[in-house]
Amino acid sequence: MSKSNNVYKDAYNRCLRLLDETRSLPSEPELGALLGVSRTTVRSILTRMEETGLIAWNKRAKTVLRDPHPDDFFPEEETDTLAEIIERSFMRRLLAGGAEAGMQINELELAREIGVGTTSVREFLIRFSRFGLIEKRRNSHWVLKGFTRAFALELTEIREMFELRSAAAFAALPQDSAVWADLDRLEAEHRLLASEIATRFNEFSELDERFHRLIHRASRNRFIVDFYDVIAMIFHYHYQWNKAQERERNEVAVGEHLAYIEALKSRDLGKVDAACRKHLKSARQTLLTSIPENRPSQKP
Amino acid sequence: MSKSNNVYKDAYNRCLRLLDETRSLPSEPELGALLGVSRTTVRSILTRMEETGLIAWNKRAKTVLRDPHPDDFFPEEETDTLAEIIERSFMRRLLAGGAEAGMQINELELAREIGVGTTSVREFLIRFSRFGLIEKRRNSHWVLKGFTRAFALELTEIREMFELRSAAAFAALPQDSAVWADLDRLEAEHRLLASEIATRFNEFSELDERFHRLIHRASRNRFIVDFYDVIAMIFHYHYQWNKAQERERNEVAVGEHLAYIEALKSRDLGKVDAACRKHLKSARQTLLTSIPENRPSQKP
DNA sequence: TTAATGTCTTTTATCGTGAAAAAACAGTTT
DNA sequence: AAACTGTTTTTTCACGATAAAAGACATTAA
Repeated sequence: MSKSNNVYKDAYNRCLRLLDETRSLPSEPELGALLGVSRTTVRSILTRMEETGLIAWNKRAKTVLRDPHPDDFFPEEETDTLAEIIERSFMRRLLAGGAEAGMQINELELAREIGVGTTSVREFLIRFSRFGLIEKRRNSHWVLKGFTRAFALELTEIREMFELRSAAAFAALPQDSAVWADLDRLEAEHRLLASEIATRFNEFSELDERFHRLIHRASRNRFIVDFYDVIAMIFHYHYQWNKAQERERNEVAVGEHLAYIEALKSRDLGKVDAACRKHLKSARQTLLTSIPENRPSQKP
Repeated sequence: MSKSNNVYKDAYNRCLRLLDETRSLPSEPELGALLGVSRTTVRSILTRMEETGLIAWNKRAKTVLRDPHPDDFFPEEETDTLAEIIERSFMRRLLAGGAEAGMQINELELAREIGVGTTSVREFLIRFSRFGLIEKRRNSHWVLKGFTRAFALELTEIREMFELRSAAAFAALPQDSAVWADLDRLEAEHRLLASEIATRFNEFSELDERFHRLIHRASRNRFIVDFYDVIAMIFHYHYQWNKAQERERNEVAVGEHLAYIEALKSRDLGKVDAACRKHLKSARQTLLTSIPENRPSQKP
């Protein structure tokens, strides 16, 4: 088995959902654009839909014959990218097992354990290395630097530097910029979430990311924008393992976001700075308290 | 041919240079540490040195029999890493040919042109992507973002943010820190270079990098330290293609460095800030003037 | 008994290969 | 002619295989 057809399967599933809404499908190029795949994949999808009696397909005519049944869908786990699979496995090991700083990472072992080729693992590790958690020894193994207090502090130091600058840039954006509408929309979502926080508190992390990415984009600096990938990755996994007081924490954060949004809308740089600082401080605090005390530690 | 033995060849050449200085070689582990390779490679080296009559080797005794001859050395080009070869080829194309922003990069074509496997090219591109000059389209080609004015501005914006902070951290380091000795040594090298600038101006770029890396290291932040790789890479190639007024530019820069060093040694934060700003401003200017005017440009 | 050498095993680096997916080309339909 | 469908070519992605290099183990010398 050399390459999984997850692109096809995922697009197929998404296409099934389209069937509910319409009586006939659009042209092949249009469908491709809609699903974000090539025509080749679109045609594979249509072929199967015809075979399973979901549609009648003759050239331009693609008529929906019946509603999709639950078992028309490919299983969720078959739609994941190899990269996603590797990342999940790797992070699980990193967070669960005794991932001591200084530990060495073995490509071959990792590949065998996950059941994939070494090339994919290598490529993953190279991509992952930009997060600053691992480091390569030339012609030899990778070294785990560990998710330590030091890491969290270094990460948040940069985050604060970048976000303060981005927030200031944001507030200075002209009134007719499209971001203000985006901000209004995000504000509404925040208010809604705040009012239903008791039941929907776990939806905060996704909103959080969208909000901060919007702000960072105002910097118009690719390095700042890209750096948010590091933060997002860390917080993504952080949310998964640190469930203590999740509701309370998120409730506070939503409040801080709303104050932050208010400050941005006031376009008063002093207020923006203060609101941003306040929120970042509590975000850092949350992250830090979730990290166990300093392990034996490693040499610099 | 699946893997070149450049590690062996490079270590062999370096080992030849050791023969000049001594009458007998140290133990295998010691040699390995000295050359930065494993014992396996050390033994290959020793084996060949015995075969070519350079040494007599019997267990612990490794006596030098004759001085190495120029053609005992492996050719320079055989000692390069594949990654270096690919990077050079890639950068040559990028700087020489019409590398318009938006252009797409073809892994297969690149691999064929350089004469290497696709895997190596892929890995190179993934590593290279952190420089912000290329971007991947999922399941498809890479896109060249171009070495534009915008890129240079974004890069220098971060550089200035990071270096100002690092410089302040540097100045705040305790008197007994080892960095002050490093700084003194660099100062001496600068003074020497300044006095012989007419003939040695092209040695500045290497000194420049060592100086700025020393400062960045004071931040004790891996993201700041790592970011210097981006700057170093850009300046490395920049020095190669922009030879206009090289002597003058470098002379000015050496002067700025000396003022900067003076400021650091004074430990007066105001002076440090001023000297750092001044130097970074002229560095940015140099970089910017070397970039041709805005090409047609791309959408954000 | 410590530190080296000799030998064997494991891992990394790189290629060629083949299926999945994209992209290009050619022919049709409206 | 513009936009679509049918077909072919090219490229990306991922694997297994193999030489180079590292590392582990066993043995021997000091």
